[in-house]
Amino acid sequence: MIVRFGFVAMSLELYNASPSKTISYTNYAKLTDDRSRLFRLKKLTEENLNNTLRILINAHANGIEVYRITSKLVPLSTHKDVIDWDYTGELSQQFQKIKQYLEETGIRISAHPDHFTVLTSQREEVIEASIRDLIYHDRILSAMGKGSEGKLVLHIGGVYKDKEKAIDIFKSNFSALPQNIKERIILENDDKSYTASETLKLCQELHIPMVFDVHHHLCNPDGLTVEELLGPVFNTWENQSLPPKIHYSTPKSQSSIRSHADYVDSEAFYQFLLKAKKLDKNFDVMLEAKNKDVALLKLMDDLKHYKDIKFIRGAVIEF
DNA sequence: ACCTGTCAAGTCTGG
DNA sequence: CCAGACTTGACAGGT
Repeated sequence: MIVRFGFVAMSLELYNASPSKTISYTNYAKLTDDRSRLFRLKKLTEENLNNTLRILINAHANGIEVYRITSKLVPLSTHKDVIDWDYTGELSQQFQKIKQYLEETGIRISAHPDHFTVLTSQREEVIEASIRDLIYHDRILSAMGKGSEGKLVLHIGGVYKDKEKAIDIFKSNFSALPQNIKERIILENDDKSYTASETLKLCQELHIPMVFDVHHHLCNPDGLTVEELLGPVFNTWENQSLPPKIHYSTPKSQSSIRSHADYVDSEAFYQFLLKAKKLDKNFDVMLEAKNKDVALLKLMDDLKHYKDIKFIRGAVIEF
């Protein structure tokens, strides 16, 4: 099986390469006129896109083929009281460059709207804001040349003391989404509320792929083993053009088990690989270590001690 | 140049 | 019913 590795949002190898430069709403509102506001938003977005390309180029140089773009590419993009500007049109050159580079290198990208996007909420304004956020992410992925293979990872959301009801609300909100957005959404088990088997059940019902987060499963177990879950999780990807995706990280410590450690424990990861090997299916691993690409490269280095792992490229292995 | 409190957004818990 | 935690990189204001 082939396993590819990726990292999230920013590179710690590169100097001054944040793709998430921003401005606070307070300071945005302090600017004197719309022209300077727009100028500022455009400037920041342009820098973020340039840095995204730098990160992609560096990832490619390291043999990394999987990457999660930041949700903060366009500052204040879905804020209600901020100018609605055509960022994909005005910065089409920058988007075009990224699109071309992704085509050239075959790097897989995805996005993970943060926890303010909640499809279980009963509050109308929360759903509206969530939809705005999904549309924003869809616009970005489309401008980067991605069709339905450019995925948006979501958690199921809140529980509000009644999981069944919350899941029903999720279903009805999900079914009302535009088709192109539905096709992008994939669901991930979280570390507190919705376990892997609960998430899997919903994914099976809605025919959407599931991302299995190994760390979250450790924090929020459901009695099922990784081996038991992995087969059915991978099956949710059956009709997809890209292989299943796994999230992996190591707990920071015994006492703060839910936080991400700086690096990934390679022995624990190897044990996970052994379990996945039984299915013998290709998949991608998104590492969520604090040290980002540096942690990814360190893991690759550590894995070289295991003689049964064959390295194809920097962060692509055969096992 | 460096340090620290604050930030658009939601939910949950505890007081 | 409200404040604070959660979590996290980056801004912004102060030193």
